[in-house]
Amino acid sequence: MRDGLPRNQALVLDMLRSDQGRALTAYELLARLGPAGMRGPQTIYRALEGLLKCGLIHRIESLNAFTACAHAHEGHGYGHHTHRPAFAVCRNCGAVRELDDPALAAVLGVVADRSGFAVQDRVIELVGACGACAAAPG
Amino acid sequence: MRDGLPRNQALVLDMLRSDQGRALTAYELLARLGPAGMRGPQTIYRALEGLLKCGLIHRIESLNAFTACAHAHEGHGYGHHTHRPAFAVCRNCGAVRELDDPALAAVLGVVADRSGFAVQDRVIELVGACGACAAAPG
DNA sequence: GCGGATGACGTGATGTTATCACATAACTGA
DNA sequence: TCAGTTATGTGATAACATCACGTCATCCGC
Repeated sequence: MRDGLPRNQALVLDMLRSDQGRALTAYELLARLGPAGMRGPQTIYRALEGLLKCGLIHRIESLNAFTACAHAHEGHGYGHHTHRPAFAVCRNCGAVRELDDPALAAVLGVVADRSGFAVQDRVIELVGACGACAAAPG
Repeated sequence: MRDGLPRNQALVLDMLRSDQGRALTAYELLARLGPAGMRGPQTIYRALEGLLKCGLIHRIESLNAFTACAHAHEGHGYGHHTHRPAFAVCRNCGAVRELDDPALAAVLGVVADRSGFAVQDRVIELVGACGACAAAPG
């Protein structure tokens, strides 16, 4: 069990890492990991839940898809400090990039405080065209 | 046709406004507006699409639900300046509040520029407990 | 007024995303 | 060994969203 993770979590994590910089839906994962023995959505969703909980992957709400955390290194495993970065998502090519900006984090903290909400989770996604796709003809 | 909107858009908008400060899913709208003659999901989704396009409602990605824009006043109608504010979403009671913060908007602009992405849409949601729910026992 | 273009709507089928419910197996520690 | 917990298998179902095709009304140029 790689990284000390349960088998299914390891399978899903490896698949997502092999698509670094992209996001896969649960059913795309299911299709790709069917041959490895994952037979139903439940199996995938359970693995995803575990990986989300320990911060090894992130959910992209605007795509209903999942991407490997760009900062989770080998050996962090359980107990890894979970961050919730912002993402830039390209509508054209599907590229997903983490945006870690201290100023953004700071402002979000202030906004959250002022809002009177006890913030438990953040969804910060910038959706558009990545540099390459914006420059491309068409 | 209230506000010069097509009938179905007007029905959906009125329903969402009657739940100001909350969000409703497409199927909740369908259930409530069935008696008014809206029979299928398509009918609802078409109305939602039109309302989103002219900025009279917003989609809350983390809920797969929709909420009336807090700033769209009577008479704005088509051509209304569409903003995409941030939202605070209470997991407990379902409250949805728009957060319009100039500093946040400014930082997002900078982050977007630096990212090299041509940003077409933003999803900014703070999910947690509203003041009342955070204070409540249990 | 005819005819085409457009926009709104009705409706059944289908596609996609996510969860429930219940059974079985595997690991862990007294 | 046995109980408690965690992980998994699997079929059914729920929730969210779109496709495809047809109809009807309005508008506009001729």
